[in-house]
Amino acid sequence: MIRVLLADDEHLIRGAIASLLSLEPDLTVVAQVGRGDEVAAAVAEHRPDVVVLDIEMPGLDGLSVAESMPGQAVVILTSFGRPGYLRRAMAAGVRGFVPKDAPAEELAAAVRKVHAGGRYLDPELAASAMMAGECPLTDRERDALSLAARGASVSEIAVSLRLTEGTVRNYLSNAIMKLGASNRITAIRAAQEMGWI
Amino acid sequence: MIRVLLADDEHLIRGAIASLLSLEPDLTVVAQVGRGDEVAAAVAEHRPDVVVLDIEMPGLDGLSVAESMPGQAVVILTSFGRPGYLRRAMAAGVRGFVPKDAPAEELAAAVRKVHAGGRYLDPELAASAMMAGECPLTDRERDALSLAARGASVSEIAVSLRLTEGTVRNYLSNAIMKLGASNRITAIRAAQEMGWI
DNA sequence: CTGGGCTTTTGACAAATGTCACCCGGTCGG
DNA sequence: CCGACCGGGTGACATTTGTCAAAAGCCCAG
Repeated sequence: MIRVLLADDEHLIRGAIASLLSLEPDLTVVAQVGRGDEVAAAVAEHRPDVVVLDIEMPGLDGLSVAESMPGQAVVILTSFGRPGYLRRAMAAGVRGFVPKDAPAEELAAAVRKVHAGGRYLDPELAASAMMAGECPLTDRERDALSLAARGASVSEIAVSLRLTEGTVRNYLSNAIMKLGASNRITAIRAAQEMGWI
Repeated sequence: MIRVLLADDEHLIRGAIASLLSLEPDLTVVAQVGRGDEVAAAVAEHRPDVVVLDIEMPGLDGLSVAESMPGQAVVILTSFGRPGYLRRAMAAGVRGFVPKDAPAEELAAAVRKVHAGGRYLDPELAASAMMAGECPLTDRERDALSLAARGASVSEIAVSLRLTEGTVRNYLSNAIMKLGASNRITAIRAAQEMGWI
């Protein structure tokens, strides 16, 4: 019997996925949590074989949680298959990655594969991640753009990053150019689409 | 036995919710679809007692689907409880509205209530919708802002709406002011948060 | 019909954003 | 060592965006 811990912020979805996994005779859901920052304690208490993590969660996002527990068998389950997410998950040693629009059997299959020490990647997603490639932005450009995405103005970004306004404008301009965007808003959308910020 | 039709674009979630509803002895899921524009045909074919609709779907969004079938018992199920969504759903004659982060039993309860001719509103959400009130933007302001949200520049918006650039700037400025934002980006975020664009 | 209150429209002006050419300091190959 | 290259940082300048005061049209109550 494979013992599973389930973390997802949407209560109803969490219950629904638990019900789905419970249909499998060899899987049992031993605990459920709704916040990223509660996962560590729950893992310590219940010692699950596999942890299924949503990425979008309050407290701490699923990728950060995965990074904080190397060695733990983890399957990432996420709404949208952003190529950058997959890349980050791989870097954190995650061996299973399933988008929420995958067929229902894929999740159970992924849990079994990961429990057995193997890898499971959604084929669709793996392909698009290959296409997408690396994030073309430098660290500072990404810093500036992600603050802009939260609605900050140039002067606020400058204060946050301890830079002059001119520098910030320059980073944003570079980001806009590299992303093939025409202004800040389209640049933000493009970067979010790819999971880069 | 209450016959339910389920529409949600995320395959895995759809299966999970179906599994959850099937646990209830008096409910049965007679069909599932993954696109808004396939709902009408499926309803005609299967004649379900209640239709459970996600809002975010390709093809046609859940609210538009609900508007197109007055009289049909509908429960709206959505990821995020935007007050504007609830308002639009009520206007379309929807009698059940459940956010995805509600407790798992709420969905089955909502389906039963709606099937019996009653209403079911998530209490949390009803409260925040009361707080939020009507969208303060005029039609043209909303037009301009939603184009801006898709990344259009002032001049592009002006062409789309057949206006001069000055007028468009004025609309965006009014929207920014009414929403208590400090620039276009925060205004877009605020309006999306409330489900107004 | 008359006037008040609303949206829509406008252009002039001020402020923020985007672009450019450039400097500085590592570091990598020859 | 030297130069090419890359990322970080900067200010001056052009363009876009945001604000303001005002005018025209529309609808409704009086």
